[in-house]
Amino acid sequence: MDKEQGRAILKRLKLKITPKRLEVMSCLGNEPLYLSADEVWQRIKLRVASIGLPTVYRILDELVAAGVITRIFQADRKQYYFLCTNQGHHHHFVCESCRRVEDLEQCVLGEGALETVQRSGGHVTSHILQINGVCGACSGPHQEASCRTA
Amino acid sequence: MDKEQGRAILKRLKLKITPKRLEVMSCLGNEPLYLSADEVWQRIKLRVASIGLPTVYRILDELVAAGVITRIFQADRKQYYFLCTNQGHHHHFVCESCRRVEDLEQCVLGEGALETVQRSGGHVTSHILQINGVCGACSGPHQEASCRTA
DNA sequence: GATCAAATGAAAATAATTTTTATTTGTACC
DNA sequence: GGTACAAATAAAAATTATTTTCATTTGATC
Repeated sequence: MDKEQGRAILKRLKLKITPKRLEVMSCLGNEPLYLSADEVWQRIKLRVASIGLPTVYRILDELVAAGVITRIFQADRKQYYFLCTNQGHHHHFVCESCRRVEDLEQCVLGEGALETVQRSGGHVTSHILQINGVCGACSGPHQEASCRTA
Repeated sequence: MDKEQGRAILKRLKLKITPKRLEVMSCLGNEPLYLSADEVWQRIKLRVASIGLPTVYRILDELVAAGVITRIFQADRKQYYFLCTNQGHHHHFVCESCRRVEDLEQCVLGEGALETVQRSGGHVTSHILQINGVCGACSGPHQEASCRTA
């Protein structure tokens, strides 16, 4: 993700094109791992003169609301974020070892679930689907170099 | 869920059978809605002489780790909990309006996702799947009585 | 370039959650 | 039923993530 792509996204969302927003998008967009708000902040601080953590939170919230970035769910009760350029509806595989996020080609949500809900008169508005595991690189014989202990 | 069922669960988990643990299980087990740790605490305080919020958190953590209760994911960055007696692998439909949680009969996770991961040498350890929407009661013509504004 | 709403910084506040340590309580064993 | 000991809990304080507030700055539009 380069600045031009970031600009285009902000323009589409009718958000002002500011250096901070471009940096947050660039940071997440060039990172194959999911990051916390604090981690995004730490990385951006090195490149942008001055940016506050609340601004990072605000930008992340906007981008999540707009569907540009995705929340990653972890048991540690912190929020994590990931940006992927794949714009179609899809879900993610998340490596427990190295934090890498990979796209799953298709939405694996079957018909059964939706039918059950609809039969009882309700309707579905969204769903959360995240596959956790250990990626190929971390499972392999030489995993020492690429892994971190969570 | 009655006390006997709670006792059996704790015995199976090799946890001591204490009044607080039984109350937490009874509270969540007789509640068709998901609750926050604080909400569980508020309800239990009325029935148990003295219980601290940290104890509620500890018990909830134990029960989540043991797979007895499930976390419900919400955008408000708080943790919610739900206990269902259905012990098989399954997932939930969560009503955005009334907080009701309903079991989905089958796991709707298809083969596609797992194959993708396995092809690249990784393996899957767990998955998160939650369907959000509005339940039949809250969608119906007389929804006023049963709904709450989130 | 001027205008104005939107965006941001900085500091403080909030709220959820966790840690610590002393005390209490179940359980296993007698 | 009584005892010993590990496990569980209370209470208070600490920690940490996140949000709010308000004054200031900045980007978009004209």
